[in-house]
Amino acid sequence: MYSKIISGRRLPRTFYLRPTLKVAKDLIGKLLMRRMHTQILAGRIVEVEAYLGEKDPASHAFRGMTKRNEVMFQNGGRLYVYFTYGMHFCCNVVTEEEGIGHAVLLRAVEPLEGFAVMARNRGLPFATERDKQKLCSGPAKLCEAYGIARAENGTDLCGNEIWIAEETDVEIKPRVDRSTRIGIAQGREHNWRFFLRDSPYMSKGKPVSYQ
DNA sequence: TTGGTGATGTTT
DNA sequence: AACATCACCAAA
Repeated sequence: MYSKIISGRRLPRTFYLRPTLKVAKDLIGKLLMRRMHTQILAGRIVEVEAYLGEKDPASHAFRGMTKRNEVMFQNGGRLYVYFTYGMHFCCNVVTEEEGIGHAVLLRAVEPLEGFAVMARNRGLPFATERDKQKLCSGPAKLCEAYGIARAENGTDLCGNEIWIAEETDVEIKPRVDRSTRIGIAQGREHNWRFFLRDSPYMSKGKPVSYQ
């Protein structure tokens, strides 16, 4: 069981202004936080994927800046939200300096606080302990649970609405594994997916291989 | 448990 | 035409 009280320190801007693959790996185990009215939503990030802009044919920024992906080119520490498959939103953490179109897709979160609100956002009238594993186990599912949509595109993660924190009272370093990315047709040779080893809160997509 | 498919709008 | 997805159903 977890503590109901989440104590964490908000990550500073400098966390995001580093090489994207390092940021991606270091995001595993961090806390995705959102304030909704008086409620706090919190979840542990257990699965991410790095997208490396012009070096990466799978990245939205591969062909340069457009209206849709302009947030990816801002300086690190913002949220890039996009709409896909006609019905889903996915969110990314923008990394590196202004002008570099890199980002890290948040793929799965382990709910820690605000479980009832997340369940309601997912369209469940109520949710059991069992449902918890599937509540945020996918990029579109976690956006729905956190209420992240078009309006949240560009949100500064150094602000008070949505942010990422580091747990202060945990000393165990998360065991991070990596694999190829899920749901892409190009760039499949790179092991740019990072995840918390043995977490039951991950997405169900299948990677091509493990490293 | 696995695999196939439809839903649905935006981008190329 | 493809898409950084998901829920549902059928088959085994």
